[in-house]
Parts: sequence; C-alpha cells; structure tokens
Amino acid sequence: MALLDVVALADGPMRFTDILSLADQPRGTLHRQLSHLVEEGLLEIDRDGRYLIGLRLLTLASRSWARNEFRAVAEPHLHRLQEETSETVHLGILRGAEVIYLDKVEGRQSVRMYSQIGNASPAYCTGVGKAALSALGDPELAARVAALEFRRYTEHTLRNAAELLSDISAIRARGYAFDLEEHESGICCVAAPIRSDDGHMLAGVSVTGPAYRVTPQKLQAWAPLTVAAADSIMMDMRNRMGPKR
Amino acid sequence: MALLDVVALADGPMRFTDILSLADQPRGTLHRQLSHLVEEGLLEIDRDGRYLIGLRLLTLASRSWARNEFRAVAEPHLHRLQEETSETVHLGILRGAEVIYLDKVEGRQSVRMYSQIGNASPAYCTGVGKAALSALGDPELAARVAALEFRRYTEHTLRNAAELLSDISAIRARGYAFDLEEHESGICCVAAPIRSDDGHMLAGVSVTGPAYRVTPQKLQAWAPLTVAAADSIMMDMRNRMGPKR
DNA sequence: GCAATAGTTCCATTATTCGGAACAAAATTT
DNA sequence: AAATTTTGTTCCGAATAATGGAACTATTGC
Repeated sequence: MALLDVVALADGPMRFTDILSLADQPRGTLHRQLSHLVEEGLLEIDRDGRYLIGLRLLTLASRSWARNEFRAVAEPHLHRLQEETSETVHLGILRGAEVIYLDKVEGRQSVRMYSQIGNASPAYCTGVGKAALSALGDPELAARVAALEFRRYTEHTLRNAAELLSDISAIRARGYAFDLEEHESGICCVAAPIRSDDGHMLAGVSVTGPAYRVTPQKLQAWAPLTVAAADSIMMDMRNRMGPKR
Repeated sequence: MALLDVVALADGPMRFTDILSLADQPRGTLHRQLSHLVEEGLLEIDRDGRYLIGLRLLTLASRSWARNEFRAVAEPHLHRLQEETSETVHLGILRGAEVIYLDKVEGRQSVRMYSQIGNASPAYCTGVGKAALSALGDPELAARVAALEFRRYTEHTLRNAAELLSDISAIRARGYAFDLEEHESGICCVAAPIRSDDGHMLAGVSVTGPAYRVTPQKLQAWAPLTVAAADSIMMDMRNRMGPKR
C-alpha cells in the first residue's frame, strides 16, 4: 500500500529508480513487490518500463461508489440543492482530519467533473470539513485539532487551532459553516453538517461557487437551503437504517 | 485482492459469515485477512459489523484517473465530439476481452455521471469493445475470442464467435463499429478504434444514445466524426509520446 | 434462559518474504 | 567503439509473517 501511494501521488509514470529513492527498500525487495502489484493489476508498466496505477483500482472504486448507500440516499437531495442554487453542490465525508468528497453535482458545464470525487482535502479549510468538525464532541474535536498542521493555502486560510476552534463555535451557534476563499482563492461556500444517529459518521453538504458570483448575501440566503438538504439526508438515512439495527 | 473483489462485487455491506461462505478459507485466516485490509483502509466496517469497500480506494483511483495521460489527451476531443453530436461520448480501453470506460462526456443532464467511468463491460457487445478488437491482429484476436463466453444481454447480442468475427471484418472494412442494442435494450452507438503506435494499447471512442432518438442514419452520419476524433486522439498521443522514446 | 450461530483470539507449524549479492541490460562517458 | 556507470532482474539461505485448527467469547433466535 505504501508503494501504491508513492506511485499514485507522483505526477506521472515512475521509473524503477524513482520509486527506489522514495521507498527505502533494497532493490531486490522493491522489484519483487512491484512485480506482485503488477500481477494483481494494481500497477501497470508502460512501454518505457515505467510504473503507473492500474485500472483495476478504478474498476473497484467505481463499483463501490455506485453502490454506496449514503451517496445513493444523498443524491436526490444534492440535485435539488443544485437546482435551487444553480451552483455546484458537494457531498463530503469526514475521515480523521480530512474530508473526502463522495459526490459532486454541477450545473451546466461538467468540465473536470470527476476531479473532486474521491479527493481528500484538509477539514480545517473547507466548508464541508468545518461543518463536519463542528458536529464532534469537544474532547474528540480537541484530539483531532491537536494533530493538525496548518498550511496556508490562501491568505484567508485559518492559521492555527485557536482560529479554527473559534470559527467552529460560531458554526455550532448558527448551524452552518462558511469557507471564504480559505482553501482556494476565489472560491467560497456554505456548508451544513450531517451526522449519523450514533455519531460515528460525520459528513457535510456544501454549495460552492466563484467569489465574484457568490456574494456573502447569497451564501447567507443559501444557508437554510443547505441545512435543509443536510437534514433531509439525515432523515432519509435514519429511515433507511432504522429497520435493521 | 480476492477478498476485495468479493466485497466489491456484493450488492451491499457483507457480514463476516457472508464472506466466509464465498471465500473458502478457515475462519481464523479470513478474520485476520479482513482485519489487515481494514487496517489499510481498503475495507471498512459499518456499525453493524458489516464489511464494505473503503474510501481509500476511491481516493487512489481518483488521483490516478485525474493524472492519466491518455485520458487527459483525449478529453478535449471527447468534448468536441459531444458538441458535434449532442449525444453522450465514451472513451474506453481494452483489457483482455473487456472494455473499461475511462471517461464519459454527457450533454445536458449529468445524471449518473460517474456510473460508467471505471466500469468494465464485455468487449463483444459494446461499440468501443468491438472497435478496439478490430484493431488486433488475427492471431491475437482469435486467442481472445476463443476464451469468450457469449451471454445474451439483449435479443441483439452477438451469439457466438462466428457472428463476432464476421462483424469485426465488417468493422475493419469500414473503419468503425456499431452497437445496435447489443448490450442494453434501446441503446445504440457508433465507435471508432484508437491504437497506440506499438499496438500495445487499444481503445475506442463512441457516441451513444437512445434508439428512439438515434436512428441508423444518424449513426452513419456521426461515423466520420467519431473516426476523426479517434484519429485526433491518436495523433495527439503520438506527438506527446514521441519525443521521449 | 438456553441453544445455536457468529465473531475473535491464540500459537505451534508452515510457507513467504526479505535482502544481499551476483548477474544482465541500458545509458553515458571516454 | 570500448569502457564505465547506472539501471533493472534473478537467486537463495535466513528471517519473518501467514496459516489454520481449536479454544474462547459474544450475539442472535427460539
């Protein structure tokens, strides 16, 4: 898995030696491990002998994505929210201190459509992430925040734990989060938290758009819609899950 | 990997015992293997103790997809073809006797947008698949066809190797393939083959639409556009790859 | 409350991986 | 073009980790 990560994180196909320098393992060992991964279809070798991620992962991921219950339940609500706002809607799920985007619904041009799905971003500088964090209990929140390193993606990115915790208490008070160009310059969003009954799974929905089009007033106006969508998703999940447990 | 496949192929989360009955392994062994997969994030356990595919795969797949060179090169051509025809355009790559869809560009409604990406379908009953097969040399083609089992997805699905080979020689003669409701009832397409210089990688582009809207005449009219798109992709790949090798 | 089923842990045996070294093939330099 | 360095591949005894039967615990259904 460490090798898979190395290859997946690279910008392009990697030669044997490139991998060798990143994974600190003897050459013989590395060679055998790579061969096994290739056998399994997790890696592939191009005609220049360079390694890249195999298609098998795409197939596996696609199947599990399509059958993901939470995603399926949320889908109609995401579409409705998209139509109400005519901006891009995201569904993200909290994993540790990261948000993984599970779905995305765009308006007209579906350029770069898959770009976000599956993408992992730091929770502290995304709307969905902060919304999800706000649903954590204080001890758990403190633990996750303690482990964070704050990187400044833009000039508006929160700088430290204090700023984050203060923002989170504001989010708790009003019930929704803003991201005002904190992760990407020129991109703003409103987001609302989704929590499962047992509090085990935390997620969020957001409405995102370019700052020139999406004014603070608009974000404010969309907040109730976003919260409503999040609540509907929670309700549907509860109904779906209820009977079993 | 066998376990991952079992879990990924299931319709929903699987209990320990469900997996036990499919994977023939002693309980102790299976339990430990599942635990390792969970540790690595390849599997996850829901609150009912059932196993499902982990998000890590989605993240890995997403990264490699976004950086896939072939996909990136093809993308603008797919968009152009989509605009020219205003129907859905697919890019698929041949793996053995299967086609794996690498990209999809839709018109207005982007419902089920990711549904196809990463999906593997039999080559013999899809436009892209037959187009790609037609670019194989005869010995290689014979070998791959010999291993096929022909399942009848619709009443138009090709029934056996003879029908397939005959269709393929027609495809070779005219340079493009049709799928007339052979995989899914009510769905037709035209497809053109893409071959890399060394013939190592085979792929295809297709224009797909519902039979009531997409008449044979239209398919015929789109054929040259599809072939042109495939050729442009081939050219771009050649230029991109050329300098290096 | 009790049986049956489901899930988890343990540990001696067994099988696999490890990694150094030798070997082979390219790429680079002289 | 030959020599040298860099890169990629194979081999095999030693070290390590996986195996799977059995014992144990927890959960479910009657």
